[in-house]
Amino acid sequence: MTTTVEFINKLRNSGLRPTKQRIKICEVLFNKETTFHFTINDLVKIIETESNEKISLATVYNTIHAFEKKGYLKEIPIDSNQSYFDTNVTDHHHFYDISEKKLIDLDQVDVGPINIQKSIPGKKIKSVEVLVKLDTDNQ
Amino acid sequence: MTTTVEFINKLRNSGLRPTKQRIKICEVLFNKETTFHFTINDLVKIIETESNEKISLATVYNTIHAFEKKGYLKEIPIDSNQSYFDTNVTDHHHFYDISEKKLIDLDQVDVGPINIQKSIPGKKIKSVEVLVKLDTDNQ
DNA sequence: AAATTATATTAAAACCATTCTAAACTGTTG
DNA sequence: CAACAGTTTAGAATGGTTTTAATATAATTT
Repeated sequence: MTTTVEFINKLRNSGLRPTKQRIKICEVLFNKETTFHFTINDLVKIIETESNEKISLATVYNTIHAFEKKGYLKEIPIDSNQSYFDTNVTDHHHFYDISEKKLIDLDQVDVGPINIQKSIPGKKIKSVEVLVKLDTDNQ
Repeated sequence: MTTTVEFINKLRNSGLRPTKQRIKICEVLFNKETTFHFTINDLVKIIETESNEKISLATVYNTIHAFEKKGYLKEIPIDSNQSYFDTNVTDHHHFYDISEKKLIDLDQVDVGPINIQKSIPGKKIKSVEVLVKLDTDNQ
């Protein structure tokens, strides 16, 4: 359980003004028992369900991008028409269930260490992400 | 160098009628020295440059999806607003240069074996893809 | 605590990759 | 070559995301 004051400090400490909308989004995203994956559409629905106030789409996008830039969220690379985000910002990987369009966390332990044996001059590695696509097992 | 006849056979063998448009796209995609990565937009430009004929966007999309389904192309999972495809359909991975929005192949050898130690009931692994994001190295 | 300034929110429009539509066309089969 | 099924096409529609520019709110200064 995180208090509103803590969210306000979190926002202020990262140079984001603690507005009503941002605090609400913090509560929806970071005041849960477990981390989770979501699309913007999912998030808007959760906000609508959990509160009476409406937050405009533009604000939701702005806030999510600000949070991502600050490292409070991670965008997950998927060849999908919409963006998926993760409130789990620790190093880990993902299963992607193709038929259900759902993500499942994959701990680093379940993948093992990955050591990239190639480098590109002038570039440094920012992240290493494994996506394991899952199909229904009909056999 | 692959001949038109070979493309016609390839198409016919996979149940796709060898139309003028599909053969043209085959030539653009599969008649190169090396494999490469592209977006639909890239592909349309290549077609325009390499030939006089125009292929409608809908046909390009249809054909690319048909080729992907047949395993002649792979879509690369990226958190981007557009789809990236690869004419290299062997098992391999990718660097993604964030600033240049370009993909670079990463051989399996450069990544090492990945053994997923977790399974989801009723689901089977369809693919394991590693995306290594690259940043400019300013230090 | 009012005035000022900087930043954030909003609804609506714009954007742009992708998909759909339905009419015209082409490859295939008998 | 006739008939059918599959394909192409331009243009419209869709849907996620971004932009716009007016309004509102938070922070800072007086």
